[in-house]
Amino acid sequence: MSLPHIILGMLRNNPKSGYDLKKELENVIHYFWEADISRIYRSLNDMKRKGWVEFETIVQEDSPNKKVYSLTETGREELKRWLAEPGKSSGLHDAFMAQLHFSDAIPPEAQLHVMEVHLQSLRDGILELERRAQNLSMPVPLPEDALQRGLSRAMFSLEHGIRRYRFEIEWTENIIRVLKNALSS
Amino acid sequence: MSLPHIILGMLRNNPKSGYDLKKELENVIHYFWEADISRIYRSLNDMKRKGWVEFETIVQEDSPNKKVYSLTETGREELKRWLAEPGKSSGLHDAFMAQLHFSDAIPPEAQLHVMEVHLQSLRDGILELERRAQNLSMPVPLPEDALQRGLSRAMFSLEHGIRRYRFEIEWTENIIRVLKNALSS
DNA sequence: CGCATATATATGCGCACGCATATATTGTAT
DNA sequence: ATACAATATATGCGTGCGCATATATATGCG
Repeated sequence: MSLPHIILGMLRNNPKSGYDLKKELENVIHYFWEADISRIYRSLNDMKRKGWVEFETIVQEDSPNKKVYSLTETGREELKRWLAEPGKSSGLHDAFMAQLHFSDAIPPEAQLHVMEVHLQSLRDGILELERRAQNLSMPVPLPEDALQRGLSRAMFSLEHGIRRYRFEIEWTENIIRVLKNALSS
Repeated sequence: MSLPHIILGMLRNNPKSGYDLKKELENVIHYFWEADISRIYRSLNDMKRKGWVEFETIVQEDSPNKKVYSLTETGREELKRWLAEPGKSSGLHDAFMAQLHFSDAIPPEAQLHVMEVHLQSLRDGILELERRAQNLSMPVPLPEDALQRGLSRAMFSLEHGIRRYRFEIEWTENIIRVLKNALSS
């Protein structure tokens, strides 16, 4: 499970070029999966070799030619196999928590600075997601009958992103308060 | 930033053997940083080469000899440099969110199964952290004067782990309700 | 004696990745 | 005319990592 499976997912409904995938990765997918752009083209080649995708070269006049990839039957089966497979959480690596855990090795003021920069980046992050939710007219939190109202399951990940940010922001604000509390006493 | 920095953190207060580090990684650190055990010994060698740590071979009678590692001045400075450096979030890879995002490619029943297994693993996860918090007599949530009461900043990461699990459990329970809602209508 | 477990350290192997950079075409702005 | 941005694809390089496995000592159990 890695980028190739994410790409299978992005190709599930319609064929796309590597450049289309790049934009979707930057605009949508990166809420839950970060990846280097250059890996897309390498992954597509690997997937071609495995028989998961095939491509058609499209000649364009207004921009350079492109390869438009689509799923093969094998690719679609691999996608379904992966999606239906429970568990397999990917390795947790939370650098901010690591810094906090060992922070008794630096002065509280230095740690406070790290936390405040972190908080600001959380606030920047949530803004982007909220803007996107607004564009999609997506209510947060989602109502219980979200699916009956025609909202897609793909929106759940965005909703999760926003609520996750809210949690992290509240938690970080609280810890900053606790640290400041100790500094001023 | 990777395992070597985590190891610097673990060695910040007292010298430890690779085996000690392995146990601490399994029992404590893995709440926010997962890593393969075999990497510890390789990392220690790398760190030795960089001059971040040095070791003393301890001859034991009741068990095999061991190498006890401690920070050099260079190592301690690198630790402080890393701890005081804001930002640099490590790549987000949320496999469950990815599965959810693309789940329109499988029947809702199959996705429901994935979610229920995920929920169970969240419930198992939080139990372990709560047991540990209880052993440390650590209140969750932490009171505003936690630091004055002698609780260490290292406990913040554990508290975060528990509250994060609570958030994820509530969120997942809610999404399962939304999916079931749509299935039965 | 034979076997399992805990302590302790280490290597082979291949994969996936990120960063930097190359290359080419077409459209747009100055 | 010239520079810049967008479109489009690709490679070199090094690193970090996970999985499986090797090796050795000491203790405990039946």
